[in-house]
Amino acid sequence: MPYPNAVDAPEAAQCILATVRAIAPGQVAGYGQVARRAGLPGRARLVARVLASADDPGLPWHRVLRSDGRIALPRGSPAWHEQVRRLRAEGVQVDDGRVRMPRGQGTLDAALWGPD
DNA sequence: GCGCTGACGCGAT
DNA sequence: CATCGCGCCAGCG
Repeated sequence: MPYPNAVDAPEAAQCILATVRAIAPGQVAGYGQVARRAGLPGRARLVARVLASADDPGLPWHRVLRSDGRIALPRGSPAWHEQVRRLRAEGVQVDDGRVRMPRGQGTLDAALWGPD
């Protein structure tokens, strides 16, 4: 747990960004997962807000999905298409706005970073 | 200060 | 599976 439990500090955003950048290409993670890993359990919504306001062009925001593997953005929106495009470009199999889980691994949680 | 809204999550139906 | 409802947090009018 490299990060402190800062909730009301701009540092929280940094922890989140760092965590998102830590996601390897071709891999994906859930908002809640990112939040937990960033030391901010239960702050999935905060993660979403940080990504939405982040201006870093190199940020792999497209690798962050809902816990059920679905893209969080409004279906069909420009950003939605963009996310699908980027994911596919990394070899991630996306089917109708939802990421194909590798072999019935219930949700992202268990499939990728698993139970920390 | 108040209520609405949303790149969320989870259990119940 | 697809939906619904409710809890949760932060920004905005």
